[in-house]
Amino acid sequence: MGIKIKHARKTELLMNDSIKNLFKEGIQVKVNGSLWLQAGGIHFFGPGPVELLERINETGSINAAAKEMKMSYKKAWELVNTLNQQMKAPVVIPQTGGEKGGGSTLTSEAMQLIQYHREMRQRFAAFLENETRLLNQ
Amino acid sequence: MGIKIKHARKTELLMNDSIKNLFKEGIQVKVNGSLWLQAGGIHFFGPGPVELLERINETGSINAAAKEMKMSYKKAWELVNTLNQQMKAPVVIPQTGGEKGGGSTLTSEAMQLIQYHREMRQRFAAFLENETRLLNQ
DNA sequence: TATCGTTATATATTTTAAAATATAACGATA
DNA sequence: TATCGTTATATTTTAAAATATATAACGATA
Repeated sequence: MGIKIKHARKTELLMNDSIKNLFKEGIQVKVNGSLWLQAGGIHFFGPGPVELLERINETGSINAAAKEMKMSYKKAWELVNTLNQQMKAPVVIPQTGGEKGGGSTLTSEAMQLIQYHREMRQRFAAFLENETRLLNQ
Repeated sequence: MGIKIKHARKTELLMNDSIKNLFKEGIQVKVNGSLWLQAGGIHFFGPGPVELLERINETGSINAAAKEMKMSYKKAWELVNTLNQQMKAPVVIPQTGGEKGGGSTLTSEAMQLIQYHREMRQRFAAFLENETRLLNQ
């Protein structure tokens, strides 16, 4: 068969104008993104779990933390459970029954994780701001 | 009512051991993430659309590009359409009918976008590698 | 020992997203 | 003018994810 190359002809990059000019005027374009830790291909510590841990620490309860985030208890518990299994030692210590029916507290390891994630998030925020600046310059 | 503070007692960060030691031994933890451009809260240029554009440029067809990515034509067309509407000028020029039934070609603006995204991805990859290094040090 | 709200778990339901299917219009070419 | 594969679009079907509901176990406290 004959070779038709009309549509195979590729467009190539020639000039290098400002990227900003490609977008419609008036709309503000920014670079955004998401970060997470993964082990063996599995995400296990993104923005959701971090916030959940922070709220568990504040409320003393998985249930209360989930409600604050409008997350189902089931999902919250699964996040906690997955996280506990990935770490050398549990980061959330649950107590079923007892005063107020029970509750959950964080270990110091959880606090270290949270703190580390905060610092990482700050560096990422700086990266994103720089990229947005580059985009709009 | 009386104030019960047992569960409200918050765990606080005391020492600052290596984060690496928090994870089970043997599992390799790395920092990963995703980047995209957004305008007015709408993601409109992430990894998916970029790859789609690259493949449209190579195949000359939205349909063929979608098949290569195992993406439905509908989704591919919607990505292209959204992208075209966000830009000052269309980045994909479709032709319905004609030789081989039609096809699509990229504008030079599309090529600039692709090139920009490649460079941004490289910077992001470096950022992620550095974060992974910090995590494991 | 009865009460309480929480943890832990299973199951059912709803919602959402994705994929599959169908069909018309299109225009260069033979 | 008939053919072709693509674009463009609507509709249906399927799959996945999220949510809702239900229930038992738990243990400090009154």
